[in-house]
Amino acid sequence: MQNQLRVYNSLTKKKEIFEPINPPFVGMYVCGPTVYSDVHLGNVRTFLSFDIIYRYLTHLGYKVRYVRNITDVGHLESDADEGEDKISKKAKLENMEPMEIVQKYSNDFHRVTAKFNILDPNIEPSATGHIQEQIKMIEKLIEKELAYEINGSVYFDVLKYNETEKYGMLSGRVVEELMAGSRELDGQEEKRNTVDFALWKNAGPLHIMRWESPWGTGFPGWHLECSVMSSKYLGERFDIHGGGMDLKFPHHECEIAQSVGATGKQPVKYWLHTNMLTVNGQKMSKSTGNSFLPEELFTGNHELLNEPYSPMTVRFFMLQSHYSSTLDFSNDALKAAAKGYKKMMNGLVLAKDLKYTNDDSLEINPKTVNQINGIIDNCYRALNDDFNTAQAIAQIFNLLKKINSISTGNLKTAEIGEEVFDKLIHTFITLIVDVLGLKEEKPSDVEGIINIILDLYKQAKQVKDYDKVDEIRRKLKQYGVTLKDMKEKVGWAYEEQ
RNA sequence: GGUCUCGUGGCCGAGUGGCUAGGCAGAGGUCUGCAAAACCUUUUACGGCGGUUCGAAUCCGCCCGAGACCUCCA
Repeated sequence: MQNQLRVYNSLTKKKEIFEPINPPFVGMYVCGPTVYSDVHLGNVRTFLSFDIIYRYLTHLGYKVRYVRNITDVGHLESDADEGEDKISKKAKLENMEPMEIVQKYSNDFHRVTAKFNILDPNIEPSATGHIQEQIKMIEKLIEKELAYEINGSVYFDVLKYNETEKYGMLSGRVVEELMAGSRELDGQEEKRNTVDFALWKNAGPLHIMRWESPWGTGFPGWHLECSVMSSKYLGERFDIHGGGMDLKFPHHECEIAQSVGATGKQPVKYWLHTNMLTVNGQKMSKSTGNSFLPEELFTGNHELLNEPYSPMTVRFFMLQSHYSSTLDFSNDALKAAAKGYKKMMNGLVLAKDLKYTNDDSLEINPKTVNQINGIIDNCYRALNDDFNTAQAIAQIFNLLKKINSISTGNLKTAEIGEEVFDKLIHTFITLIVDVLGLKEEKPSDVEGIINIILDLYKQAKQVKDYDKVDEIRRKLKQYGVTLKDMKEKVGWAYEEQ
C-alpha cells in the first residue's frame, strides 16, 4: 500500500502518521459504559467507531490488544462531595444489590453490541475488580505530593500538578480560567481548589458500595480506574486511547494528570475522540431525554420513528458519516440508509457466487482494469485517512457497480482478467464483512418460507408429479426438515436423526 | 461569559485551492410475460459580505445561523 494510515490526534490537534510504539503490537484503550442504565444509540455510535478502528488495524496486520472497561463504581452524579454514585443510586431505586445492577446492564450492553456486530474487546476490566491497584496508585500520588487526604477522601491537587506539568492540554483548558469560571457547588469545601478532583471518596454510613483503604472505608473516583487499568494491561505508555468527545473534559484530562503524575510519562500517543449523535441538531443524551434505545429502533416503537430499522441498517447509516462529525438521526436518513444497505448486501450475495470465466475471444480492457484498481486504491486511501468509512463506502458502491455489471453480463470477467477479478471480489467482500462489519440480515420467518414450499409440494402431489414431490422432500431434508403427509394436511418437523 | 466545532444540492452525508464523492429521492433510457433488480445518462451545491490568488465551496477576516464542552453523559 503506497500510503500510510493517518489518524487525527486530539492531543496535537493534527492528523499524524500512525506509528505504533512497539509494532506490530497496538495497545488501544476505550472508555466503556457506566452500567447503571440501558445503553442508547449515542453510546453505540462510539463503540461502533472504535469497532471499525479495531477491525481496520487488525486488517492491516497489527496485533491489537483492545481494552474496553466497564465502569461499575465511582461514577458520581455530580462533583459535589455528597454526589451520589450512579450505580449505588440506581441500586437503591430498583431495590437491588449494586452488583445486580452492574450485571443487568452489562448483560444488556453485551447483547446490544452483539446485535450491531460490534466485536468484543480482548480485555474488559471492571473498576471494582481493580480496587487494590487504584489504592496503590493513590498512594503513589500522595507520596509525590500530588494528592492530599482529607476526612477519609483523597483529592488530586491540580494546582500542584500544574506547577510542573500542563493541566488542560487535551481539552485546551487553562487552570486559571477554570478556577475563575467555576461555579461554587455545594459541599466542595473539602477540596483545596475547585479544579481538584476525587481519587477516593469517603463512604458515609449509608453508602452501600464500600471498600477498605488506608484512608478508611470508601470507594474510588471515576477517573482513576481508566489510568489504572490502561497501564496495567497496556503499559505506562500505549498507542491509542479513545472515547466520546464529551469525555475529553474532565475525564480524559484527569486521566492524563493522574498518569503523568504517577509515572512521569504521557500515557497515550494518540487520543481519538468520536463525535456525538444528534436528534434534530441536539446532542442525544439521557439527561435531555431525546435518546433512543436500540430496542425502540428495532421495533419502531418510538414517537419519532415511523418504522422499525434493523441493526445493520443503523450500522450502515452510522458508517456513512465520519466518526469525528456529528451525525443527525432522522427517519428520512435511516430510510435511505436501509435501501443503501440492502443494495450493498445484494451485491455481497452476488459477489460470493461470481466465478471467473475464460473467454479467448475477448481482450483485456485496460481502461476497466485501471478503473477497478483505482477504486480499490481509493478504498484504502479513504480508510487510511483517519478511518474515513463514509468515503470508503462511496468507493465500495463503485466496486458494486462493477460486480453488478459482471452479474448481469454487461461486463465479462475475461475483460478484466482473472487476477483483477479475484482482487475485485476479494476486496469487496473483505471490506464489507471484515472491516465494516456489515452482514446479511436473512429473513427471520423461516417458517413462512417453509410453508410456501409446502404449498408447492401439495400442488405437485395433486397433479401426481411424484418426481417433483420426491425432489422437494429430498432437498428439504438436506436442511433438516422432514415433510409429513397427514390425513388432513401436510406438516413438517425437524428431522430427528 | 470562556473554549471550540459546524453551516454542502429535495434529504442524509464525504471532500477539497483547479480533476465524478456516494446513498436516498427525481427525470430519461436499456433490459423485461408481470414486477423487481441491475446497467447507462441526467437535473438541483457549497450560509452572507469582503479579501488573498491566474483560479476558492476549499485559505484569511467580518457578519449571520446552529451546536458542543465548561455540571452527569459515548
